[in-house]
Amino acid sequence: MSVPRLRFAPSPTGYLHVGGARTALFNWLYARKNGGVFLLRIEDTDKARSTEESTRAIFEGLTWLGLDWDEAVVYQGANLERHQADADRMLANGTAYRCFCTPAELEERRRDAEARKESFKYDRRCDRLPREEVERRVRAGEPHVLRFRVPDGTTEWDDLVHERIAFPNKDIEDFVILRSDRTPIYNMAVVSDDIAMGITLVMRGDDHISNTPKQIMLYRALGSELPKFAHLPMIHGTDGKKLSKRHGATAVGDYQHQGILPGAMLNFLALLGWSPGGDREVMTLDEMIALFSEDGLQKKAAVFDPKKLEWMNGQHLSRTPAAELAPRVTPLLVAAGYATEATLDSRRDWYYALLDLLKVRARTTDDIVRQAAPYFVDDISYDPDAVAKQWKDAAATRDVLHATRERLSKTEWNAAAMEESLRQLAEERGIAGGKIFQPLRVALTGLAVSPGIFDVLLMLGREKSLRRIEAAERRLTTK
RNA sequence: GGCGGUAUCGUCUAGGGGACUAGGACGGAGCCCUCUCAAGGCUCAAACACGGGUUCGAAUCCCGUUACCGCUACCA
Repeated sequence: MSVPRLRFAPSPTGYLHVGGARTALFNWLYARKNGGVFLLRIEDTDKARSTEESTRAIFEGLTWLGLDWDEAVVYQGANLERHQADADRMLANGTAYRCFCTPAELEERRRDAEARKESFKYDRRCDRLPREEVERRVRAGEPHVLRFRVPDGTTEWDDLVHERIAFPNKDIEDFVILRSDRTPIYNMAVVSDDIAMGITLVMRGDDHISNTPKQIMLYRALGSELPKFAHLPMIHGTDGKKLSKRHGATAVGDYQHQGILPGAMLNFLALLGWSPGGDREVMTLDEMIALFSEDGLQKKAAVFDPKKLEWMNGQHLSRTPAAELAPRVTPLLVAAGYATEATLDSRRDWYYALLDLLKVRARTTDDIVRQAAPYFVDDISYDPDAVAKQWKDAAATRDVLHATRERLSKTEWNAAAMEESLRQLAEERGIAGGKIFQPLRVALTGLAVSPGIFDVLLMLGREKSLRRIEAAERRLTTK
């Protein structure tokens, strides 16, 4: 068997959409799993809507996700001459013909049909024009398009996702393949390019199912071997409609900026329309490659659930070693003004330990940054709710904090010793440990939520910890 | 309207004739653990769209209905 060749072919008219990313992922997984080749083609033939910025966004999105392509990027717009040559070849071999009907005329006939409640289909009138008239009008420079002459019969194929899909050809009109300005129509350009690129498996969204019979006919008219087809289900928003801006973030870049890890995004996307079978859910990219099979592809559209994405991200965050996490979190800490790359580098062990503490209780890298503040800034800000709840009785709290500081200042700075010391204090005072730990947490972090209190003490260090408790005492005095 | 596609908990899904009292996960409710929050463990609520067949037996196969989605351009 020859090497499978697949492609992802987005049009650069926006950002990399999660649906597009999912299509790219499945193509990529199939290629990686089966020793195939994954290609990228930018479908920039619609000059009015295509932008360079969008093209860049697609590259950036795919790169961030880690979906690398194997050969030079193909720009559809650069292949105009071949598209025209292929269309002309069909004119020459009799599978296409010239049509002089103007858009205005067609529009009028369409409206008439609609008024009569009939479905409009091109009536092939130009295919019945006498040869001499066609030649005369061509010589006269009359604008015309090239239409494909749809043969009788049925066009069908065995889809890798669905089973057999069949279209009666009588329902397909003689569609345009080359406009009057000699630019190709979508289906023409796609088939010409897919043939030129040697694509053996076309895997795309199932909104293309009705394009497929047309494309199959073009392959045949051009005398080319058919690729296999796989039509993936759509991704919908929570209201069951096609995912769009109304549903919030739809660009993969949005999720990148929300602190989602590429591995989690990929894992989540993979499960939208594919299942490895059984209960398997959290997977690395390598595991997905190993498990990937077209048998697990789903036919039904899937709803994009941001909640599950966040959970998935939390799972990946917890499993990612600090050393791997650091490159993603460091820029965020720097941007937040908490540290410089150099200072983090000089305290690498401490930094990694902190990441290990924070990652398990975070769902996004942004969560990590939010929780990291107390370990970097000098003047922590006190969360009003935390203060209200844990420092209710100012005098008593001050007293407890003072005693705590006394103890800690005389205690060896390790978790076991500090815990023993503070538990002893609690016992002496006849209170629960929490009655000490909770106010202490607020004093140290300003927050009601943090890693275990002794981890916090350790991360902060003796000096900083004692200073913060003292500051808290002062604050409680003035109150 | 025509053509095509799809149909299991709210959501992602397992399931491919008997192992189904329909399993897992997210989300929800509760409990445990516990210095808080996560994580983890346990429990609960929650689904085979409907109607006909086929079969000893149907979530699973067939047909119809319904609903939803897509396409129906000199857009991609």
